[in-house]
Amino acid sequence: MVKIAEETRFELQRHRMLKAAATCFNQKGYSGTSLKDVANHLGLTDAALYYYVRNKEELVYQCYLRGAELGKEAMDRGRGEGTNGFGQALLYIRYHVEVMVGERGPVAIMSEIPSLKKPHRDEILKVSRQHSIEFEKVLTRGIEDGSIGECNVRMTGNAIMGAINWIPKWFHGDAETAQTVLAEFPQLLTRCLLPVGRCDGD
Amino acid sequence: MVKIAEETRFELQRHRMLKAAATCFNQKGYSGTSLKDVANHLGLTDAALYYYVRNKEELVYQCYLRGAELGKEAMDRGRGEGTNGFGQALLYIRYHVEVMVGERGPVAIMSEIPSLKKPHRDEILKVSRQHSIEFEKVLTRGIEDGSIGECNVRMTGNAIMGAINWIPKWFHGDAETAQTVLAEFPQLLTRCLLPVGRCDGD
DNA sequence: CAAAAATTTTAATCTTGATTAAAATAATGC
DNA sequence: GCATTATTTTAATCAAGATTAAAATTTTTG
Repeated sequence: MVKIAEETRFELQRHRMLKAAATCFNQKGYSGTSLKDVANHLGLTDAALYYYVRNKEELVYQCYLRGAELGKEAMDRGRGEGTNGFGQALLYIRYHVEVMVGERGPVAIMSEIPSLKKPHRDEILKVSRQHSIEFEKVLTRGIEDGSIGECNVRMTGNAIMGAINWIPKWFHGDAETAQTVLAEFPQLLTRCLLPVGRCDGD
Repeated sequence: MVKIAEETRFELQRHRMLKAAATCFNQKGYSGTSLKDVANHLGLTDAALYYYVRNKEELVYQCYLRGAELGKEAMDRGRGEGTNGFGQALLYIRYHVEVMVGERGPVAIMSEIPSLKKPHRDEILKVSRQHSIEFEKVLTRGIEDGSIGECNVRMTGNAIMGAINWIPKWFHGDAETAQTVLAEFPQLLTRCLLPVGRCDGD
């Protein structure tokens, strides 16, 4: 008989665990992170984690799933609030960056997808691909409504998402930098979407 | 008595090993890659790798070092050949992307830097930071000579390098895509450097 | 071709951290 | 407060893959 209150407690603790795990994975790498490291962050014993997760593989999976959900949420908000393709892209990027550097993070870099077990791997890959597709739709819409310049949406999507997904590599949690990132990144990344004439450079 | 011919043979094999390792790490993740996997790529036995490398940690280190060297080479070429800041940035990006998708690659994503032993980790971090600094210098020069628009060079550098470093996440070696990447990425990424008026978006 | 050096394999061992089961503790419902 | 359920710990065990040493093979040299 699981009561609401207990479900909440469980979920709270599980959520703390996922954030701790993401922190560890980003800071110490996957192989450098033992379950004990994650548990220590929570003031627990490694064995306690098995109450929340079947094994380490599932911990990684849940971490990644959480990251994917946060990304999707940012995408949904951006698409919902933007009034044209460019606006949707800008807002999505803003919200996603907010997640990456804000209190809701950290989000674990998905470097170990290939070593997930097939069902988990398939699910993460599916949701990642879907995310890319959604973003490409936004870009396509922007091109059609004229708010975004002609471009290869696949490559543009890859580039922008790469820049976002890489953030945990160099951002280490100080609030000041977070402000800078939030102020600069969305504008920066959407500049390459502007419908200005091309320039062949030097 | 190590003769030139043997040094070459050793170096050739070692180099093949590093490429095989980078391939495995990118495809299967770090934890999903055993020394046996890498050895299999070379038609060797796992134990044979120990002739080239003290242990797995050093294999990762050498992989990363090689990636860093290729990046530096691209930077040097770009800086040497470009005639202004924008040109240097564009050429650097072109050369680096060329490495990422071309025959000289693959380059392993550096997801396990934190689990390297301190001396190795320090060296990789040092060379990575130096790389960032060099790129920021290029951007600064471009801003000064007017070829690049005002921007936060730190963030701009982070964004562009993130997009490049993320390439192995979605590029899986087919020649056709490689062509597309080469054709699109440099132009795409340098668009956000153009000295056009800002746009506050939607 | 014979000797020496270089490279690889075979066949163990070793290590580390994941995992498990049972016991202990804490929280909750009545 | 007691019984029940939820959560955590203690104390082992386990497994997988890294590592090693010695032997075998291949390559090079003279």
